[in-house]
Amino acid sequence: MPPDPITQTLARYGRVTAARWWALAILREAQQPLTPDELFAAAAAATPKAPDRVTVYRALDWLVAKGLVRRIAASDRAARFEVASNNPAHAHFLCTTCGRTWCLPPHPTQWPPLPDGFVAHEAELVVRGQCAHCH
Amino acid sequence: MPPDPITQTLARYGRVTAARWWALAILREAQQPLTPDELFAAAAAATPKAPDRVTVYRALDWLVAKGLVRRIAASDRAARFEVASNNPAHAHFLCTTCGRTWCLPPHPTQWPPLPDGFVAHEAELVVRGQCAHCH
DNA sequence: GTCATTTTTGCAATTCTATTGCATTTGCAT
DNA sequence: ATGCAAATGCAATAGAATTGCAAAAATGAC
Ligand SMILES: [Mn+2]
Ligand SMILES: [Mn+2]
Ligand SMILES: [Zn+2]
Ligand SMILES: [Zn+2]
Repeated sequence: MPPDPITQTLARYGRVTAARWWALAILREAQQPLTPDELFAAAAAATPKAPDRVTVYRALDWLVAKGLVRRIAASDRAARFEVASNNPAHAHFLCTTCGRTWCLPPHPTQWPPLPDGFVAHEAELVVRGQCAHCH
Repeated sequence: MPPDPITQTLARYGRVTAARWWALAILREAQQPLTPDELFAAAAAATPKAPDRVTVYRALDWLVAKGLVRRIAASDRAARFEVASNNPAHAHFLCTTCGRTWCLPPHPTQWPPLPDGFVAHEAELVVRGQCAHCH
């Protein structure tokens, strides 16, 4: 029996563990970026032996380090995560009423000029306002 | 004796208190956005009867609500604040090595198109990388 | 200035999110 | 199957912010 696609992907970068498998599987299905807590809850709902909260954090850190997942700082207290592969960088919309985070369609973002000697690595654009549901 | 400019500004929006006065005075002098903790430390260094930490948080919330100060979500855990009056919105640079936050020169940023029914209120652009000092 | 009313403050306790230390378990190359 | 590095669970800890409430301070009316 051949390994499933998630296992295949993980194996290309290192050890395949249950926590990493569930994190990537859940993020792949997610319609919007998830907080570690939301991801933990989804895992707990999906399997009786879901990983510990701490393990979810560590799995996410690992997935980010491998470039499989991206971290969104957005704004409120908790970080959010989404799959990075086959998913070009894009801006996000944070509804200040319901708190939900939405992905915006990829759009060429023009970075401002940097002072001499500064080197940019990545940029993040967050738009705040009200979503269609809350407006 | 006429009130100083900071007192004048505060009085236009509500009560003038020591915490608000120090918060605005310190932010006006700051060369970069400050965290509540940095602001608290600066106040403690400036006066023997500096406000409590909690009061600093509340003063900042009030200043933001009045539009005198703006909150920057940047990325690391702590929020940062800078004066908003006579200071057009602009992007920020977060050095991933030293953790410092720098203001970038104002630059026209085009927002990505929003889905139907979404209403934008503000946008925040954070560039991450290495500053001239750390590069 | 004094008083009355409303707002703000300080302090302690609490919440929320994330990180660390360490003994135990697991993945996987051999 | 075995060995060992890597990952996990659990409890403790850290960091940032918020909340409740009695005491103190700011303003406006007299
Ligand atoms: Mn997204
Ligand atoms: Mn700035
Ligand atoms: Zn909403
Ligand atoms: Zn730096």
